[in-house]
Amino acid sequence: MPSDAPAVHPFVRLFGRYLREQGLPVTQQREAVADAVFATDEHLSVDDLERRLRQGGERIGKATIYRTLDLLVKSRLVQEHDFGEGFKRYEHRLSRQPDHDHLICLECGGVTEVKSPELRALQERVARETGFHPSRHKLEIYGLCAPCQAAGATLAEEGLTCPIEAV
Amino acid sequence: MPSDAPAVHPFVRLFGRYLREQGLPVTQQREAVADAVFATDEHLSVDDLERRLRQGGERIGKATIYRTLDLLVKSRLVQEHDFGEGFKRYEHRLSRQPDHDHLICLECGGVTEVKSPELRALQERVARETGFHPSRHKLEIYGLCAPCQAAGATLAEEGLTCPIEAV
DNA sequence: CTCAGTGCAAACCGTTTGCAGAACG
DNA sequence: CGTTCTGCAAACGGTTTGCACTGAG
Repeated sequence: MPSDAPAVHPFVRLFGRYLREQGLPVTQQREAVADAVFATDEHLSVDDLERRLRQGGERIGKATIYRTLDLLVKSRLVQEHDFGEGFKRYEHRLSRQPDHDHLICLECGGVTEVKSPELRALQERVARETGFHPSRHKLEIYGLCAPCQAAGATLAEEGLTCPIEAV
Repeated sequence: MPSDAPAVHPFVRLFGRYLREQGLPVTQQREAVADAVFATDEHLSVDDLERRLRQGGERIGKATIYRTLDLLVKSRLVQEHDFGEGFKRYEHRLSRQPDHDHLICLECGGVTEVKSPELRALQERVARETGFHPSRHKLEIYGLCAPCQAAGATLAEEGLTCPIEAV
């Protein structure tokens, strides 16, 4: 209810520090957006964020949300995702396992996070074999989550009747 | 030079078979688009395709290219990619290692293909641990390719000066 | 001949940008 | 107070869609 309640999530202060380091103003809107992102562990779209901010009594334009997310991503406090839905999602990188990967259910769209320690060795092998210097990776496994399988969901098959490999 | 030269790439016939199976007409345009996709092992954008078709004397609208690519993807002869460039790329799945992954250079944008057999065990482990039923995956490793490293390229760092992990 | 496909141009939609007015420092 | 930000709305760019016309079967 307080209209000028300060951003409450402690991690918002980190963002404020980043902004000050960059000589950028720490505005009420930027703190509000950061607070909304840090308030959940979900993967939020810009529309999700706008809705939550509005519910919290904040009236912040989409442009400002986009501009603030850019800053959050640059600060490395937030990570951008594209799960092929036609828009981006954002998740903060604090208080959880860093550098996790994603299981994405093709039925319900739900996202589960997993650790994939095997990828370190894989990246080292690839670097050794190809000379490529890896910086970051993106692993997404698409399929059916356990609840959707239990509910009887299956994946449609529409390809050529003759397996391609037989060509 | 022949204006109605038949689509030449043998794999185009496979696409024709798919279309017939689905009761869809095999049109000159569909064959031309398929031929352009099968003619290279590169990862082509729709603009790339339109350009190549035009160079080959074909005058095919973008809408038809998009609609034909949908069919090619449905037939499983072609795979769609999104490397975060703001548009999609397409690559055929014939005559090359199936189910490969991608190394993407952040400097020159070049894409290299690699096999990652480790991922099979990883997916099985994840399935066992979470009950998730994997269908397909997408692994992209971003970094610097060997030539760009040799040319002295480095990756810009802009995040918080204090490592996040220290929080 | 009939029905689906094609081409054009307009619509779409997530995202970006320009600009007048409001805040930060 | 000067500089940067904000909000609005218009612009953008890849993709999709509506519709009259063409072409495959």
